[in-house]
Amino acid sequence: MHPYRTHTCNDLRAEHAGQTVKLSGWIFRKRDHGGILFIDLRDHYGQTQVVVHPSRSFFEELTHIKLESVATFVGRVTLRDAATANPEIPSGAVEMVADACEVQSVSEQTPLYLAGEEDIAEEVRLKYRFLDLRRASLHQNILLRSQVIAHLRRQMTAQGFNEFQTPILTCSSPEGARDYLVPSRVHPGKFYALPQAPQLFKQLLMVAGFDRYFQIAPCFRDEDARADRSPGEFYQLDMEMSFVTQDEVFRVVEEVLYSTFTTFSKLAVDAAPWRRIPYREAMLKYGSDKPDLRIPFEMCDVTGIFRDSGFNAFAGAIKTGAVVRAIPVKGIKNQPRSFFDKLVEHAKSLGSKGLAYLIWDGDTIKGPIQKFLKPAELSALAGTGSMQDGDVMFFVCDEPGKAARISGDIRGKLGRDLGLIEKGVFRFCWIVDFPMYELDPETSAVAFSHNPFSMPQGGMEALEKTPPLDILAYQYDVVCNGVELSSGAIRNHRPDIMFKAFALAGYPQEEVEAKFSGLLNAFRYGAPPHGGIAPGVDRIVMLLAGAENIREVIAFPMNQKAQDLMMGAPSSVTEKQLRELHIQLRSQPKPPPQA
RNA sequence: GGGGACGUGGCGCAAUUGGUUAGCGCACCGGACUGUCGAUCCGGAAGUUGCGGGUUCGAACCCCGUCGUCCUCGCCA
Repeated sequence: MHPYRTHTCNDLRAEHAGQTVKLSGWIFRKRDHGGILFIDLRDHYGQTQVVVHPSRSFFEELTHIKLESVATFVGRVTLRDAATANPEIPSGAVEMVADACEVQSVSEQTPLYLAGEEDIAEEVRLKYRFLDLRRASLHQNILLRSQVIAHLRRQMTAQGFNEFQTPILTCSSPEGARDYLVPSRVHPGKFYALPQAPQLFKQLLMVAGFDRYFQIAPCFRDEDARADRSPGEFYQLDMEMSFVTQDEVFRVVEEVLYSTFTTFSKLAVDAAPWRRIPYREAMLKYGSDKPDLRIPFEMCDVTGIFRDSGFNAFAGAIKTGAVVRAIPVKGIKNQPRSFFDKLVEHAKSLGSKGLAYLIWDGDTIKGPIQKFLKPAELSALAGTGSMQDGDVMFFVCDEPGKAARISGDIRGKLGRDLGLIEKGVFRFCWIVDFPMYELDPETSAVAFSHNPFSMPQGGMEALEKTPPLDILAYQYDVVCNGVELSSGAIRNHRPDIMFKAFALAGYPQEEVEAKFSGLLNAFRYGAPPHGGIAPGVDRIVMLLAGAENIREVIAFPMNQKAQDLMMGAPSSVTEKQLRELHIQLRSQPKPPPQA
């Protein structure tokens, strides 16, 4: 007989009755009746009830053993009668009556109780992650992640992609987020950087002629955390293709993501092709470049209606460049006054001067700003938002960027607070036609708005003839339920167009040459037109798991301050290590807090 | 760096808003119990209310500072 087990804790069924088997696992729960002891033995696969009679030599030891100890049992599989069977668990038709027991490993009292369902402070969960990972929900999430990644690999391979590895120690990139740096021992004063993404390497693989690249790629960015953004590292399904148009990239991603979401979720998934929303339309209708299409109302611009109105707070602001965005919501006229007051306060906390609204009530229109508006203006608003009895229209007036941000936030809050978010669906869309340039709000100079290496739509001709702020890029995002799943672009593979694009943003050719010599060099020896995208694996799994927080789908995440509470990273290093790396600290680290 | 919420035995929460010895559930320890499956019943131990200072006859509660966690803005080409 195997030293540890003949079956897992989820194998035994009625047909095994009468067999002598061996099981190993964790002691999940105990029910001690004095004259009989029930143990729920748990492993990765499930759980099985083990019955221990007091005549057994190990009975006394087991009545006192701590939960989460690991033990091996030998015993006979016994059919449970109708009264004692447990239909709640798959192995509930049978139980094992123990004849022998070997304790493999005793547990101390665990700092979190694994058999309960109470919330546990995240600090404790992270410090004892190996225990938290035993709990069913997190255990299943990590398993789901494993299966999703295996599925992504199969999908990509089936579509003719090859998987590559790219360096983890590379060089610091001048654009983008802050880098994680690694000091060089051999080269005093020089540093490697962990890649923010394998962007340059995958483009170089295209130049090398590999045609279709993918990688489940670790990406490292030294940025502050969010609920959907783990600090330190995250994973992307990174892909790149040669000789493709934007539409071909879309088809690949639609096929892979549709297959993944329908395979691993029971929710409805938008069929391809997904809606394409130009960036400017998204900012107007949703106030965001990652709109949640489950919310059943969209914003509209009503600047023209307020421009010459008697509502001076808006009319005056419009003269200095402000716009007015309206948020029409159906059937909420009976919300209490406090609802509207709280929403006004919320708008102010976002930096808005206020939040105006009108309520359509029967034949009349009510609300704080009604008295400032002429009947023609009111009816124009009613027409714009198709307003009917019971509907309410909110108004945000500010400079365009701020108006979009504030109205977009309020749209989301209304959707959540009123329970209007469509349930049980994954709503996908593409955000396309990102502007190549925008005005730097501080210097008013033309600057890249997103990725400087994207191909401008219209190529060199557009750069030469179109006003910079009107030039669009072949750049695109995939958005699902308000979560940005990935960002990609058709790349600029032509040095001449690249120099021109950078020149418009104020970079002289010598500087571009100095900063991006590796890529430019490669493009001088015959570069194929190419493009790609990189869906975020963590966010995909988070959506599929229905998790509110990305740490729920990462086995060993760091906390918000980028610390690993279990391993104690980051940590101090010895003076000897620092000396070898030619590093002298500028200031002494603070002593650890007493708390 | 800014804003918000929170911090009470191992874990999750409470304490009539400044008033007796800081309670409850789970876990833990001891006992009882031969069919439970979140077993039940009886008993017990376990707290410098994150830390430091202040106000007060009296502070978990109010004030100041500080540390920590999460959410968020900035940031994320």
